[in-house]
Amino acid sequence: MSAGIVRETVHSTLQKALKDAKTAGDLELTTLPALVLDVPKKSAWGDLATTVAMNLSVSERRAPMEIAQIISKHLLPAHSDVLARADVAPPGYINLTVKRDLWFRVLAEIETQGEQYGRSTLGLGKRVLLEFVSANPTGPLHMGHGRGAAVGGALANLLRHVSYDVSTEYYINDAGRQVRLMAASVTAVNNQTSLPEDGYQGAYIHDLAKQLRAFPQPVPNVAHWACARLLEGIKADLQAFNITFDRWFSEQKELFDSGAVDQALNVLRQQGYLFEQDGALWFRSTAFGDDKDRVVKKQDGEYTYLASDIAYHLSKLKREPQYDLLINVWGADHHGYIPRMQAAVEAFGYPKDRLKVILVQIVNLLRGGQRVTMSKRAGEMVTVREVFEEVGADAAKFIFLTRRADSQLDFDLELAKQQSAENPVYYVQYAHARVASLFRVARERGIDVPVTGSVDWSVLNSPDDLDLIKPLAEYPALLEASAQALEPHRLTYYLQDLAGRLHAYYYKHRILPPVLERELDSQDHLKPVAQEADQGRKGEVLTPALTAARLCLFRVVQTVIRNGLGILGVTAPERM
RNA sequence: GCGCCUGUAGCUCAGUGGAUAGAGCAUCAGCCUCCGGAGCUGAGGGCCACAGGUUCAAAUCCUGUCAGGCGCACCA
Repeated sequence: MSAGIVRETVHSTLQKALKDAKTAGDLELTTLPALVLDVPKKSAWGDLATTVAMNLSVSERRAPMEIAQIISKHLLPAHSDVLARADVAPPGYINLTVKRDLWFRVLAEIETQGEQYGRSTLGLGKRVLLEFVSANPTGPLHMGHGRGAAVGGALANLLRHVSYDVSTEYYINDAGRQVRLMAASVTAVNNQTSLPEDGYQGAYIHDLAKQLRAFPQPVPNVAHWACARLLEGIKADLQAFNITFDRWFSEQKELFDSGAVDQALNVLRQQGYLFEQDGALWFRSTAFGDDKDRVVKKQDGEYTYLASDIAYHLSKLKREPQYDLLINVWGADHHGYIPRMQAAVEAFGYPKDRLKVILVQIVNLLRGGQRVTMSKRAGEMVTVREVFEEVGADAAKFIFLTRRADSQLDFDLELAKQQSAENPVYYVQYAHARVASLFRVARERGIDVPVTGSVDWSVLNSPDDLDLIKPLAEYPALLEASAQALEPHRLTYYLQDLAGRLHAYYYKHRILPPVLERELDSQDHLKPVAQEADQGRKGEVLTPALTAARLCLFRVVQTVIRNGLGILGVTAPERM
């Protein structure tokens, strides 16, 4: 695990203090509690705080404040190289202030680890199968699919970043009624007959009809052919979105043609969870807490969607080596399916939490605050492709990730295109580009961006410096927490905050010495003005050492922004 | 009717049982001789839907009520 160097150091320091307190007989500590470190809400309360004294109060049968005093007594003297202060605050907090040098070690660590910074061993040895998008090949991807793609893609990156072994998969519903309906709709257009009931409409159906008419060879199976065309489009869209899948799983080929559906149902039958009634075949999902039993094979002999989904999940469960966790990203309107799918997982003998479902809520498309109306019935859907073309994949992804997945999202096309601070993606990308720009200017003037080893950090002695450094130290812990909660949106919030801190610092402090006279020195570099004349804002004197340290600080901030954007699947531009 | 989700600043939303609940937008008031103003600073704004309960401690957990969304097919 890596929760970052500061947290780990403080954690082990705290652990040792508790042990010392026990050895000294000051505390009983029959059980060692989990040591949780929180970042206090106010910086005046220190850098990290623990509530362990309050948690111990019952088992120690003492007042929390008293316990906090004891712990802090053992905390300070022996470990003065880590902590500057350990304050006790009512009703029993221990507020820890970290020595400045420890913060500076974070900067060196980021530089050393580069794009590896933030990795941890949290998920080491654990295999995860992440299924997402899985849109039916009956039409182009719409906004909801786009959001699912953004969430799934970011989640895959995030989990991999903390060492989970992640496989991504797209389930292609290329069998069954919907596909037949779509094909029938295409045929109806070509035959100029009326659409089937619940048939598909929209421009793409007419496009397909036209393509079909122009197809050089006769097409024996329109459904198969149309699915393939639509799947090509879906794949192209996802490629434009830079979302990749390790496996495309075909319902038709891998479940029906292979006989896997029958096999899966046979397993259920052997376990006694299958029964016949009213001429249909049922899965006894109520045995596992579902509201009602579910039909898997209809009176007409056709399998339901659930039957293939059961078979699909059995296939996922049985893969070798086994997955420790199956994650499905579903549209929120499918939430009613969770109990029956988990019932199937249990029926197959696995714990039901082997399957976790992330529900993605709908996206309301706006333009300049006005709702863009869509009618699914008439086939008037705004496709993800249209949105990418209008606002770009970066903006789309970032905005999709600005809310919790299960919270509805307003997506404003005008805002997404806007290149201002109101658009969160530009705000964050701009922070990255701004550092890149600063380095370009530095290079022009012959000022090197130094490596951390050669920097005198002690010049970074203002609270503003720590405001920028502290979130960098929190980054690994943030990734772990986001991964554990399966919530990539936390990272977007983090990045907005970090970018904001960079912008504020940049505005407040000068990094490079200003050039007052546009003179060139002997090496054709712009000549910096004399130091004495160089008064920055707030009367700050900018020394070369300060320039060096701040450049270095900015570079590691840039690294973290780039890493974070990378996990979200968003590019980190050098200029904008 | 039953189930799931959601009620947090004017709006959109963060907030893994811990301190005086935060951000962006909007509103108002400020900030460009100099590294990208695509930016920054400040102010106002809250019975965390409501009522009980658990706990040393609740926006967070439990129960109920109210409001909104979604689902309740031998559709997917």
